[in-house]
Amino acid sequence: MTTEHDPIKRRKLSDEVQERLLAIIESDRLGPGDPLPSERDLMTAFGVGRPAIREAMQSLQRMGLVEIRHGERARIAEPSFGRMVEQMSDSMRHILSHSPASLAHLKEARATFEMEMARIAAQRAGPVDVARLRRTIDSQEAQRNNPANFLQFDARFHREIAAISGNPIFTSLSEALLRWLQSFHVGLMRVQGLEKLTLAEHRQIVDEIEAGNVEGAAKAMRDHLYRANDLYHQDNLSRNDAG
Amino acid sequence: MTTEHDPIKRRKLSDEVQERLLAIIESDRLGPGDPLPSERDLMTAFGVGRPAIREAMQSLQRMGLVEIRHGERARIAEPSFGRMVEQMSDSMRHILSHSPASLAHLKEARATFEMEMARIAAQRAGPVDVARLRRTIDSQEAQRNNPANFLQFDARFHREIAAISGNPIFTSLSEALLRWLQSFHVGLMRVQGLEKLTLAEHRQIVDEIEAGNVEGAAKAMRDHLYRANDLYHQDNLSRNDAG
DNA sequence: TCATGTTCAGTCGTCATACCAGTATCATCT
DNA sequence: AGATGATACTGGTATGACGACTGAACATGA
Repeated sequence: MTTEHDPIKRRKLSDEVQERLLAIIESDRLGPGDPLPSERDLMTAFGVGRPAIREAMQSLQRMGLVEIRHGERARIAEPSFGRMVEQMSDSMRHILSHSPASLAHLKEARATFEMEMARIAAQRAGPVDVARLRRTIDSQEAQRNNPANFLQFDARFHREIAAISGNPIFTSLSEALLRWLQSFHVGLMRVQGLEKLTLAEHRQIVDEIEAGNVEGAAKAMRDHLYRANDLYHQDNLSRNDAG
Repeated sequence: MTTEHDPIKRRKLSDEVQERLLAIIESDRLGPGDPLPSERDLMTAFGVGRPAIREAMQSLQRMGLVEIRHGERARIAEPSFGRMVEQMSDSMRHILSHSPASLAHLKEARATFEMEMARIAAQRAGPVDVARLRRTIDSQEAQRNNPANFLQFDARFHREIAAISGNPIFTSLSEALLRWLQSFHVGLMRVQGLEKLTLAEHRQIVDEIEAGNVEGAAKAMRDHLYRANDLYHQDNLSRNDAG
C-alpha cells in the first residue's frame, strides 16, 4: 500500500461555479441585498448547464451567503452569526442524537461558556442591565404554570446575560446552546417545585452580578447548570446505562 | 402594516424529501457507513423527480450527515464536531470579510475561549501533557525561520492546550478559531524578533499550567493574545479607522 | 391626475430524458 | 485460486419543457 491518499481531487463542476460566484459576491462592487444574475445568464456566462449553477447556488444559500426566493433573482444576504448557528442546528441535532458522549461534551461546553458569561457580566453589568434581568425573572415567574413560556423566559434570561458582554457572538451562542440542549430533555421543567428553585437560582445569579462578585456569579451559574444537569441524568438513567 | 411576518411558509419539495431522508438516516436501523437507496430508487419511492432527491441529498451532504462520492451510493456519515466547524469556514470567512466589527468580536471570543482553556489546563494537566506542550514548543522553535511551519506549530500548541480539557468540542473550536483569524492577518509573523517573543510567551503559559496556577495561566494567555491583537491593530490602522 | 386592477415578461421550481464518468460486481481466463 | 476484463449500477451533467410565482409595466376607471 504505497498509495495512502491520492492528492488528486476531482472537483465537481458546481464547486468551480461556487468559487466563481463567491468571487462575485465578495466583490466590492456588490453588497447585501444586491441581486445576482439569473441562473440562465450565469449558465451561458460560465458555459455550464443549469444543474451546476443551481447546485452551487443552493450551497451558497445553505451557507447563508445568498437568499433565494421563488420567482425572484437570488440576492446577496447580509452576514449574521445568528443565522449561521441557526443553520448548524440540524447537524448538531444529528450529532447529539447519535452520540451520548457528544451530548455530555456539549453540556460541559455550555456550562463553561455560561460561567464565563456570568463572569463578564459581573464585571461589566450596569444598573440598567441588572434591572432588565430582574424584570425578565419576574416575567418568568408569572409564567411558572405555563411550561412553554417558562422555558422561553429561561432562554431569554441567559441570552440577556450574554448580551451584557456586548459581543453578539456570545448572544447567539448562548441562545443556540440552550436550544440545542433543550431539545434533548423536554419535559424536565414539569416536575413540581422545580420552577421555584430555578427562579431562586436565577435571582442568586443576578445578585452576584449586581454585586460585581465575579467568581460568585460564576459559581452561582455553575450550581444552577449542574443542578439541572444532575436532574437530566436522573431523568435519563433508564435510557442510557451503557455510558 | 398589520402583516409583519406571514407565518405561512412555502416549503420546497426538496425540503419535504430532506425531512423524509432525515427520518431514514436517524432511524435506529441504520448507522454511520450504511448506504442509502440510490437516487433513482428514492425518486420512484417518493414519487418525485430526480432534482428534488438530489437537492435534498446535497443539502444533507453540506450538513455533514451523509457522504456522497461519484459512482457509489450515498452513505451515512459519522457525526463529528470537527467536520461541522470545517463546513462553517466559508460562511465565517464571508462574515468576517464583510464586517470588521465581527472580526473584532471573534477576536474577543477567541481570547475569552483560550483563557478559559488555559484555566482548565492548569487545573487538569498532568506531567505527560506538560511534556507534550514543551516538545511542541521546541519543534516550533526549530521552525522559526519557516513562517508556514511556525504557524502550524502555533496552532498545534493551542490545540494541545484545548485537548487537555478532554472535550473534543474545545479542541475543534480552538483549531477553527485560530484558522479563521489567521486567514485575516497573514504575514504577521514575518516581523523579525517576533518569533522569539511568541516562543517565550508559550513557555510562560506552560510554566503557569505546570504550576497549576489557574489565574496565572489565564493571564499569560491573555497577554499573549492581546499582544498579538495589538500588533494586528497596528497593522490594520490604515484600513479601519471608523471603529 | 391618481388609484386600481390586469397583463405579461422574467425567474425560480420541478420534471423527464439522455448521456457521461466513475465503482462495484461477477463471469471469464490463466 | 487469483488476476483480468466486461457489464450493470450509480452519481454528475446537459438539455428542453412546463408550472408557479414575482414584479413592473400597462390599461382602465374614477
